[in-house]
Amino acid sequence: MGTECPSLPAGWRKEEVTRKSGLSAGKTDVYYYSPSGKKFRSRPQLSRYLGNRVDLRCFDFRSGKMAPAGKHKTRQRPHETLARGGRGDLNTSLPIRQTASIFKQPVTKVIGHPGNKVKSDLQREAEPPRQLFWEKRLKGLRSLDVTEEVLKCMELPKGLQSLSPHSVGEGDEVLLAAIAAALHSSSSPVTGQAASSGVEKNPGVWISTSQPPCRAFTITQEHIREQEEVVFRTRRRLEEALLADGLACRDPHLS
DNA sequence: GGCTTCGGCAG
DNA sequence: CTGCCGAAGCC
Repeated sequence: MGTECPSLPAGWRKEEVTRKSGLSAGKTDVYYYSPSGKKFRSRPQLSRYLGNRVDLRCFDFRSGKMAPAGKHKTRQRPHETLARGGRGDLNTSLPIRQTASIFKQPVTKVIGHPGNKVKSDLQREAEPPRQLFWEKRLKGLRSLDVTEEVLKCMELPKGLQSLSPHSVGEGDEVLLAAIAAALHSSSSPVTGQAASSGVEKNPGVWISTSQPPCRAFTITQEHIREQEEVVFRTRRRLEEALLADGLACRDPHLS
């Protein structure tokens, strides 16, 4: 059934079926199958399922290929689609705008209001503006292993207090993702929201979008020691796994 | 019930 | 015309 589709993640297959009878005889229908076998028969359906994980903006459903980089408008930058700070071999880019994809949503552009100050030269701003609590969009993202099993989530140190409007528990999940995103996408220190900013009283008004939505925190020697321990244990587990597969020699970092 | 296949509508 | 999706028809 179907052939491997190179424009999609490994394991995705594409199938073309030609109609044999009826008024529409001769028409071909295109289907895709996920690695786990789920069938997809339209681009919106595929897009809903892949969500932010794959950028389908240039994907042509019928041919199964990424559309040739358009002449003028729909060009994507040749490089630096990844967020800053990411390593080249890891996809650490943040989720794409939902509205930029096939989701048609109107946008109102306000040119100017009398009395408002206009930010100078938006083109040269280091970072584009961010939506308040944009990190909520990271909710529910999970890492999967090759069998699509959900991997155990990391845990945040105790004492980090989320300031985003969430039920307890859910806020921690978003905060972890927000901090991970901040570490990957920004080269400036991650400090949380400044204590004096007023964010405690009214996060919706005072929160800074350039810092994850949590109270300011201090990192103690004990935190550092605990984290070193986590890294050490993880390295050891990786080493054991690689040795079991005969893929590595002993790591000199591990005594 | 699930899956395949075609009709038909909206853009 | 094409993409999408409801639903008839088949197993």
